Amino acid sequence: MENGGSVFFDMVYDVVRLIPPGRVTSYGAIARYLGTARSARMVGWAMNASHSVQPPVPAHRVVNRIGLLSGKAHFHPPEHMQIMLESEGISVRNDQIVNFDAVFWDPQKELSLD
DNA sequence: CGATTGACGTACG
DNA sequence: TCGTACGCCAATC
Repeated sequence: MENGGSVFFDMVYDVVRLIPPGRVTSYGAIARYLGTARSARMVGWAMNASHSVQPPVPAHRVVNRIGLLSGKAHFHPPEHMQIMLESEGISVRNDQIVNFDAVFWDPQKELSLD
């Protein structure tokens, strides 16, 4: 099985792997960075297939625009996502990232500016 | 082959 | 400020 089934998926995985520990980003931010701002759903779909991709993708660092762990239900077990985030120093409360604005990592900003 | 769903986001009222 | 509608594109029913 080729992991490069689609170039778009591969680009998403590449950006997600660039997310530093203790930081998170949103599906829309990645989609916009790739030039497909209106295809945020495809980013989420790519994450759904990321479990079979190598090297592994830190999908737990990707949340929706409000910092909610919308994809936690897709992990095994679901609470694993929150555990990983807390392990990196990110506080999570009620499935929502605390101080999300401070830990948010925007690829368009971080990778474009020095 | 047509309709529905989905780890989202923006627009509109 | 909050709730609803729509667009995106691929996979599934």
